Order: sequence, then structure tokens, then C-alpha cells
Amino acid sequence: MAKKSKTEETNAPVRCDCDIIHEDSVRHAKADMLESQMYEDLASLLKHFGDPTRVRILHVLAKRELCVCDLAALLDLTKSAISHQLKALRLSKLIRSRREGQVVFYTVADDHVAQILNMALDHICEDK
Amino acid sequence: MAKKSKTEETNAPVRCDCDIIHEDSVRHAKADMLESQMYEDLASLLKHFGDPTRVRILHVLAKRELCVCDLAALLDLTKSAISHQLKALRLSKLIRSRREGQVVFYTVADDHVAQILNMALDHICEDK
DNA sequence: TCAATAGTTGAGCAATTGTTCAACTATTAA
DNA sequence: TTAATAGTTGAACAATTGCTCAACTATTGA
Repeated sequence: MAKKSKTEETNAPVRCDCDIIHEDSVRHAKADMLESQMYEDLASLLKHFGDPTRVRILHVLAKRELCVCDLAALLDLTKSAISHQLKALRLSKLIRSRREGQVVFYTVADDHVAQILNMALDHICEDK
Repeated sequence: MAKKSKTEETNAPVRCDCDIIHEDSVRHAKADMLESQMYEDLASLLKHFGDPTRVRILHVLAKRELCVCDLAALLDLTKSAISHQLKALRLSKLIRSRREGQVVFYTVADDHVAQILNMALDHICEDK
């Protein structure tokens, strides 16, 4: 029962099924961590980049404004499928919309989208 | 049956349940698109940033080297859960591992990880 | 007012996924 | 060799998710 030999005096987690090996590293890492909600926000923002359809949408909208029909034709999907994705992207403020009569145009909200995509492309093309 | 009025002569998709409204935009966008596999690769790379646990792992490993036990203690998860995530991250070359006796240390593979996280943090903190 | 088209939405389904559990391998020290 | 600990792995389960379908709203033109 050496489980708590070193974690007794700190407020260390209890879920881990092992000793804390490098106590200092863990303590410093914990001090450097962001608050929990920030990681939730980061994940739910970046989650949108983790689907091929949404990556396509973001990539094309980073270059030009397109309407729902255009995107549906371009990606070979129904308007419904596109619209669902656009709604999610809009709620995360990754894209903006603008209505012109019957037509709703979409484009990326800012330059972060393109920068994240370029960073990822760098990473992929780097090692081969 | 106006479905194919404008798409007949091009190799336009057939899945879309509407006309192509802005033919030029769609044609240019199609020319600018990457090859299909690239979007798959982008998505499967960036998918790792879309989970709170993995974002935490990447964020702490961007600052210092840690072993599986350290991470398990830090994030209050089992070694198994951590190890599964680390394997996925390693396969995508987002992190590297180094064994020292019984202990396996992990750290981020390059600076792209931190850059993507910072870009996303910018985006979150920007509008509030 | 009515028809046509663009776009949105909620329910439902199949596929994916994060975690747990149990059993396994790897390394070290006695 | 043996015990102890670090780490890995595959199966299984609950939860999430991307798409489809059908019905809906919004806008325009006749």
C-alpha cells in the first residue's frame, strides 16, 4: 500500500493507479495549467477542425465567400448536411454569415482559421 | 426538373439538391481545393485537438517532459487512459517518446503544437 | 396570394470515440 | 528467478457525432 507515500501531504489526485514519480515536474506542470474551462473551450473550438467535411468548408471559405448551395455542390452533400455544419461553425464564431435576399453567404470570421490550417499542413508535409 | 440546367456540361456533383447558384465561385473554389486525401489527413491530425484530455496532454507536454504516471496523476486519469491517448498522439507524430529504464517520457514533437494551441487561445480570448 | 427556391431544424440512425477493465510486456532490484 | 512497478493493449460499453429525411421558415417574383 505504497499508493499514497508521497501524495499524502499534497492535494494530489486519487484516481491515478500509481505513485507520482517526478513530484516536482508534476507540481510545476500543475501550476502552469490553464483553468479547466479553458481546456473545454479549446477542445470544443478545435473539434471543428477534426472532421473532413468541416475542414473542407473552412478551407474553401478561407479563400472566398460561398452560399449553402455552392458548398453543397462543391462538397457533394445535401444543403441540410452543409447547413448543420455551418451552424456549428457559426456558433463557434469560426465563420460569419450574410444574407442577400434568399441567399446566405458564408466566410471565415478571421485569419485564425487559415493560420491553424497552414500550421497543420506544415506539420503534415514536414515529415515524409 | 431544373436540377441539371447548369451542371450538365461540367463534371459537377449530383448529390446536391439544388442548382449551382454561383457557377464561377464554385469552379474557382474547386480549382483551389486540395486533393481529397489531404483533407482526410488534416482532419485526422487536428482531431486530436478536439478532446479536452488530449488538449491538456498536449498543453502540458508543450512545456515539459512527463512520464505516463505523471500525466495520469496530473489529469486524474488511469495510466491506461493516458497511454491510449499518448499512442494516438504519437502515431500522428504530435509527440515523441523516450524510454529511461522503466519510465517512458513524452514531449511534443515540434513547435506546431504550441502554435496551434496559441492560435486557438487567441481566437477564444478575442471575442468576449 | 401563390409558387418556386434557399436555407434551417429536429428526430433518428449508423459509425466513431473516450474511458474502463483485465491481462499483458518491459525493466529493475533483491 | 522472483517480486514490484511502469507502461501497453484489446475488448466492451456508453456517449458523441455526421448524415439523412421530412417538415419547416424566408425571400422573391409572377
